[in-house]
Amino acid sequence: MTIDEGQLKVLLVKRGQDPYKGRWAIPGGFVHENENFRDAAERELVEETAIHIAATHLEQLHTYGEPDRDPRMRVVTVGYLALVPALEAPKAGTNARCADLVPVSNILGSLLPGHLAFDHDVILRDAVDQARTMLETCSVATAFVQEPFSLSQLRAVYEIIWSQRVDTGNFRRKVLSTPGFVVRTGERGTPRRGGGKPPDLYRAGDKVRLDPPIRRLTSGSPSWPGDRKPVPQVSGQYAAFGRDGVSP
Amino acid sequence: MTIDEGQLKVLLVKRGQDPYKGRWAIPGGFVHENENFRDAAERELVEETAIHIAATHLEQLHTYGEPDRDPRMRVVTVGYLALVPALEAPKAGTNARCADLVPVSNILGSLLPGHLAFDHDVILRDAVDQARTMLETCSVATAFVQEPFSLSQLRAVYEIIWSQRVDTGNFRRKVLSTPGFVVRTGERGTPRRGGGKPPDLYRAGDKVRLDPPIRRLTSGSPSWPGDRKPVPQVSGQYAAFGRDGVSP
DNA sequence: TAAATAGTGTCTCTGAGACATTATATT
DNA sequence: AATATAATGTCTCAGAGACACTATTTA
Repeated sequence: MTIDEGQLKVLLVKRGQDPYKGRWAIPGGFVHENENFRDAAERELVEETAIHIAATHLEQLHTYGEPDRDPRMRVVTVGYLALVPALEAPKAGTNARCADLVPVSNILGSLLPGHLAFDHDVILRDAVDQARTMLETCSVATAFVQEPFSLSQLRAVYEIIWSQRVDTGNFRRKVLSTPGFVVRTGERGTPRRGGGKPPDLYRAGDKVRLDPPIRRLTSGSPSWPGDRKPVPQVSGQYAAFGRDGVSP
Repeated sequence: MTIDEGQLKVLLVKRGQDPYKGRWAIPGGFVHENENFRDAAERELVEETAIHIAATHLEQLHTYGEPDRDPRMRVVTVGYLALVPALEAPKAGTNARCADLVPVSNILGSLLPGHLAFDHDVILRDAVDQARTMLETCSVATAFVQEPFSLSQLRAVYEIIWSQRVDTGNFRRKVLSTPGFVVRTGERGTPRRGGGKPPDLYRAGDKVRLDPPIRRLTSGSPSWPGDRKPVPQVSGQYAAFGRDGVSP
């Protein structure tokens, strides 16, 4: 997942073979012998996107094992979620299959299931839920922005992923009063066109537990339909090519 | 996991075969063809303990797949955590292998790893962490007590799993002010010997999110070494026999 | 200058922490 | 009566929500 053009997006691949030929799917592949899951996830991510792994938050989420989830044979998927900052010009992958960043709202927004191949709708929904919860209790939001970043950029991560407005002052107070969340660089950024005070810049601190958590409105529906302005500094079209995911 | 004799205990089986012959292990087995993970976990639980599944909270935790975790071959374990109330006299299993409830502190208390077979120390530690966190943010504590229960019993669940004192009044206020956490039956329990006011009794409500969460002292070490008095009503020796876990 | 954005301050209110107090039982 | 436990009340304080205000840039 990444934040691009003010939206939460997922990297998906378009399947080139049956089953689900032509449908979007979460990239993945088979774990090698003598390879652990995390290494496998990193390897697949590199193959698909050539993303620089060092700056990536990668985490195991959930394992999917319904017997009929792949019509060909029984396949078990261990789902991993990677949080990556929006990159300007990621290198293309080595393979011929089409991969692209797709807005999450395009897929989960419609209530009809079956947009993605296999049970990947469910997986994606779980991943988004997980990301939302993680922002509440831990300082992972920094994984979505490139360093150095302003607090407005960091706040935008919360607003986009939660689909909720977050108060400037309160957010600032919380972040800065949490030891280790961010580290001030001393630099100041350049204001956006249209004007504005140049923001203080920060780097990510340690991965820290937020206690008490940052609360979001628990209301089921987003309080804030679609009047989002684009997010500062977080922009740039993103497309990559990688090989088709072989397995669900 | 269950709470028994005022302690958090795990059901473990003693391995009858190499590798790790004679060591305690988390019960488990292979998933059948055309069986999903949850059903497999329930089946294994029944085989080991004959526990009545209906009252059981069962949840997938994490998946372990290091290539060398089983010396015989590569085996992937999808870990499930079951929270069950202490039962008075569970039926014995069908198999000859020894199974028993072991206090978690006996295993994780000592800092030396390698008490359990395979990487089960790690799995157990993850499970306990997960249980601790779940109590903070959701109303699962009710899964540990038999209905109807008093608020003191419910509070004891928190105290035992967190190894921390929890204030009577504040706990009460929080639980009762959370809609759906517990439902009052109208009955009153009998006081314990030694005297006391008969407590109001409750049943578990819906599984509800605690927002804001119940906070525990985030300090790493338990604030409260070992001066625990036994827990009210939650008692009764527990032993069961089941077949040896075939796989890690 | 107006507009836009970043940073700061302040008032209030919720809810948790830390008690004290009352109620109802056993011994 | 002494003791034990359950239930209730109360004072205080940390921290979030809401919002106003100041600072510094571009157009």
